[in-house]
This record gives sequence, C-alpha cells and structure tokens, in this order.
Amino acid sequence: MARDTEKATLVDVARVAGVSLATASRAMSTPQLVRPATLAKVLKAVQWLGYLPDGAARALASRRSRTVGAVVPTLDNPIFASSTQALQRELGESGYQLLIASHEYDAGRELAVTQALLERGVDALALVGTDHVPAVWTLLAGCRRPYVLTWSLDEGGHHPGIGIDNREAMARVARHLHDIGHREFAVISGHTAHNDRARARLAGVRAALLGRGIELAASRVVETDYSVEAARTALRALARLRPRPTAIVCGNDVLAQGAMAEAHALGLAVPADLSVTGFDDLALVASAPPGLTSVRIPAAEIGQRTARYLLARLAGVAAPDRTELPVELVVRGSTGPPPAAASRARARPPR
Amino acid sequence: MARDTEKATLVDVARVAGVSLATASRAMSTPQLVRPATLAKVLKAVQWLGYLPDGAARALASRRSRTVGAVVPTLDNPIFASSTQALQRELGESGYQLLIASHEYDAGRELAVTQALLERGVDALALVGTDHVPAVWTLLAGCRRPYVLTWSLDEGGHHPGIGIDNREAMARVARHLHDIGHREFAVISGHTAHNDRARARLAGVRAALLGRGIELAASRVVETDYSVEAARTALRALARLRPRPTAIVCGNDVLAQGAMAEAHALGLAVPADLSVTGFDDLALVASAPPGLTSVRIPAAEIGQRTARYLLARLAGVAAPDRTELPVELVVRGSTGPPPAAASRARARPPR
DNA sequence: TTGTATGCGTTATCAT
DNA sequence: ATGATAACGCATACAA
Repeated sequence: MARDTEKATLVDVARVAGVSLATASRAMSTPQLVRPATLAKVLKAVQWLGYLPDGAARALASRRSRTVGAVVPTLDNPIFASSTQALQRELGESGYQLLIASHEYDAGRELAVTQALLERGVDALALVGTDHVPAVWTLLAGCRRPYVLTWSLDEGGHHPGIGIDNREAMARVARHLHDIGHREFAVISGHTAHNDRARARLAGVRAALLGRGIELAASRVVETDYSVEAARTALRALARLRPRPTAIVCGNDVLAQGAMAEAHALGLAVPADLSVTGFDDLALVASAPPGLTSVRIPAAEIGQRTARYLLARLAGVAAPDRTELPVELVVRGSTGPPPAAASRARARPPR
Repeated sequence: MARDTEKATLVDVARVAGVSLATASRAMSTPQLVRPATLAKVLKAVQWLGYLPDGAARALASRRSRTVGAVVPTLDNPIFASSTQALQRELGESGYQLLIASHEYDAGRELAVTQALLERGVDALALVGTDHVPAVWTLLAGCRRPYVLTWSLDEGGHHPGIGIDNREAMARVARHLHDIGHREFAVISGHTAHNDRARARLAGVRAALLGRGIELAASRVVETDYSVEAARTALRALARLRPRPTAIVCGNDVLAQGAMAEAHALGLAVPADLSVTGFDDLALVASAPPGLTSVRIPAAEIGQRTARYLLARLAGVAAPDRTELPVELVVRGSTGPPPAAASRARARPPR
C-alpha cells in the first residue's frame, strides 16, 4: 500500500492519478465537484501512496484549521472532564478536533494559553466562566472568531454563553435544607478568586439564608482547594464549631466526598448527625447515602450545546447567544426525620 | 495598542519596525540572533500591531507544529483526566500544546482520530494502551514521529511505553484478600475487548487465585460499562450468588464506587459483610470506609513522564524507551477482624 | 468538469 | 547582524 517511505504530497497523488494538482485537491475537499471516475483514480492514488493531507498547508491556504479550542481550569475536575469529553465528541462528529488548554485557576496562565490556542489557529473558542482578565477580552474581541463562555452566564449578557444559574441552584439547596429543619449551616467552598462559579454558589447560600433571617458567619465558611484531603481538613475544623453545624454545604462533589469521608471518620453519621450537600454531582448522588441533598448538573449537555453553538456559528448559521440549562435538586432516598430536627431532639448543651 | 482591525502579519511588523521580514522573523523565533536594539524595535511593533504569529504558516515553513497529540479512550474516567491533565501541564511548560482525541473504546474511531491528529501535524503522539488495530500501527510506523504507549507496557517490548503492570497489581490485590481470609471472590470488570488494561487486571485476579487453588467461575465475573449505575447492577447480580462472594474486586474506581453504593443500599456493610476493592484510586481511598483495599496508581506521574519522554525525543535527546512505574497496595485504616473470617463466623446456610 | 497560476504567512538558505 | 528570496503543501480564482 505505502509505496515508499517519503511523505507523499498532493502533487504526488496528482501525478500518480494522472490529474492536475487542482483536481486532486478537489477530490479531497469537494468530491462532489469531480467526476466519479476521476475521483476513483485519485482515491486509488491516495491509497497507494498512503497520502495524508498536511493540516498546516491546508489551514494556511484555506484560512481554517478545523480545530476548536477549549480553555478549562483543569481536567481533573469531573465536571470539566465530562463537559469537555462531550464537546470533543460532538465536534469530532463534524470533523473538528479539540485543542485543550488548562490554566489551573491561574489568571496569568489563562491569558497565555488562550493566546497559544489562537496562535495555533483555532477556528473557534470555548472558555469556562465569565471571570477573565482584560487582556483575554481584548484577544477575544480582536481575533474575530466565534467564542462562547460556558458554565456561567455573564450578568450583562454581552457575551455568548451556555451555562447554569450557579447562584440560584445553590440558593435552592440552602432553602431546602432550611425547610427540612436545619438552622446551623456551614460551607466548604472552592477558592472564589478568579472563579465566578465558586463565588456565585457561595453567594447563593448567603442570600438564601439571609432571606430566612440567618447570617452566615465568616467562621462558617471555609475556602479551600478542590481536593478530598483539603475538604477533610475543612470539615474537621467546621465540626469543632459550637453550635455545631448540622448542614454542610459543599461547593462541588470533590469537596462533598471529602466532607462525608471525614464525617464518617469522626464518627458522625451522614445525614443523621450531619447533612452534607454536594453540587455538580455526576457520580456522587449515585453512590451517596440516603438523605444526601445535591444538585444535578447537566455537564455533558453543556459540552454538547457548546459544540452545537460553535458549529452553527462556524457554518454561518444563526444560533441563540444565550442558553441557560436547568439544574435539578436531588434528595436521595427518604430521609426519615429531618436530620436537624433529629439532632435537636437529642440536643446536648453546646458545651 | 491594536492599531487597526485587520490581522497583522510579520510583514506588517517588519514594515513598522523598519527592518526586513527576515529580521522580524528572527526576532520572534531566535531573539539571540538579533541585536538588542533591533529586537526592541520589532517587539514594539508587535505590541503596537497586536501581532499574533500564524501557527499554520509557522508549521508549514518549519515543519513543526509545537503540538502533541494524545489519543485516550475517554476523559470521563478520572485516571485519564488526571494523566492527561499532567501531560498537558508538562508540555505547556515547554511551549507545546496538547491536541486531545478520544475514541470511547471504539477501535474504528481510534484509527480515525489517530489519523486526524497526524493530519493536524502533531509533532508527537501518546496513545493509551497496547491494543490497537493494524492500521494504527501502520500509521505510527509511517509517520516518522515520536510516539509512546501509556498505562500498559507491550509484551514484546517493541514500542516505547510508560505504564504499570496492571496484571501483577491486581494479582497482589487478590493475594492480599486471600491472605486475610477471603475465599469467595467475584469481579466487576470493564469490557475486555479492545482494552488491554481491563484484560490484564482480570487475568491478574484469575492467575493469583489459581495460584491459591481457587478457580474463578464465569458466573463470578461481570463485564460491564465503566459507570456507577452499571456497577450497581452488577453488584446486585453478584450478591445473589450462593455462596455469596465476600470479596468484590473491581476493575476501577468508578466500578468500586458503584459497588459500594449498591452494597449499602442492599444493607450490606462494607467491608464487614462485603469487601470491595478498587483500582486506580485517586479520590476513592481518601473517602472510602476503613478496611477497603485498593491500588494506588500514579496517574499524574504517567502523564508527566509521557511528556518528558516525548519532549526528549523531540529535542533529539535519548530517553529510556520503557518505564514501568510502581503501584502501591493500599489498605485503608485498620480492619479489625478479616471481613471474610467475620462473615464466616456468623455464617448462615447458603439459602 | 478539469487545468493553470497565484498566494497564504512563515522559516530558512544564501548572500552581504 | 541583516537582507533578499525561495520553498513549505495546499486551496482557489480564473481560464479553458
């Protein structure tokens, strides 16, 4: 099949097929414009030579790279892994490849990788969140390519976005916990600097509780890394508070998992002694103990919609510039008596 | 800063800076070859014009794209997310971008995406595993670019690889479980077709048990999707076996998580009634109940080493073609009496 | 439907 | 240290 070891070019294909370079090119890119017989000849030559198109040359000549860029904080968070996976899949079905860059929640690196993707010639760009340094906005405005912000929607509505209402979702969680009797709350949050999702979620809890006349003291909020170990440490600290919180609201699944693990280690039953609430749950809810409250986020759908939006824009088709996806409040299993109520029933003096 | 709205090219930069195209090019790629004063002029022009290099043109002329490709089954598995994240990070520090493609355990798609990456002009390639269709091997041999197989090492030692001994790792788990008293085993495995990791892990359990005189019946092995829900279903089936298995060995963390969840739902205590064993643990061990046995895999290190190997090859430096990373057997907490022994102590008639 | 000729934006070779 | 210029491999306007 492979005739020799040198890299074959379209010129070689054309020569072997006995057609012109232009015809060979058309056979590859727009087969419907060449006579079936000639197409066959070209294809045979391609096979024979083991010809692979050169993407760089293609991109240079056509001014399109058939590549889309994604800037994410990290793939190490299941929600980004999941949405990115969906994005990649959907794009692949239309012949696009995904170029991924992560910045690990570092604003400087985000600028650098965004620029790197643009230089690589991505045809479109998807970024996570609405928190970006001015230089990133400058790049986006200057590059004249479709882009979309994911996971969060910007307040002003000035940028295309596909996401959820993080704030309201978390507020619903807090209100639910209050409804079933909880009065002592604490929050384990991700770092809120340069992270609009974490900020919105925390704000959601704050606002909801304030609406019920509860003010969340600073000592009841721990900002920490998104890691199981960090969350365990956080829970240990929160468990020492008096009155002890009965409801721990966690900024995402990793934190909730750590919190639950540490609660068990401390001999606290979840949710009997302590109610832990997750967010982002992909696997969490499926494997959590009954009574756990959580929010089910459509991660894969965000990726899919992101792909569809960008593909539409790349095809020159109009597409809605703003899509808010619904989230679902999930209370797993029947809880028996509300944890907080139960906890109060056998109340002990706060020390 | 940005002078106008048109895309600036190096020619523009050269003109504005009052130097030749060649000098402008050198200023960008090999600054040490131009006089500091001229360099400054060029850099000023770059700023002024908001110039961004064109990667396609660069790649075409230099025959290098500064891009590395990774072919993974899916990002939705935490181990691949983690190793890919590390790979990306390490490559980024050397100015390379990662082009990711996933095939979702479909051999046909793997070939397609591998070819797509090659066409995109990746300078090097990392693939997961040793199971590949002939056409993929043909591509790898023909493209004359560095590549490396990750997670598994091939038997013949014919391909560069960075991975672990999946088979031996799982065998150690099985031997440990036998040592602490288990006699009734069952396995929840990923699909073994086109997945050498799953095959090796299952083979490891089989071989280890055979070494102890135990044959693993077909009814005690369930092959299933890598999902929590699928694992729950699998555990439900296994829990109905008589004699009931006391040790459930899971092919990876997702499966273990599902198995534990379902065990709880069935009212079985883990690990008192049922010992669940994970693999791949990233967060699993940190949040698992005491007594859980697992294997700690160096996912991030695999990504890091993969990057280093490829970077070395790209730099023309020699590098070891085969790296086997150690895995760690982890038994969390003290277990009290061996679960199996305890289970036998209050044995009930197998029906 | 097919062929001819030009240009895409950069690197690299050769002078100077 | 800098400048002129020829590739790089393909797409595409235009001609036939």
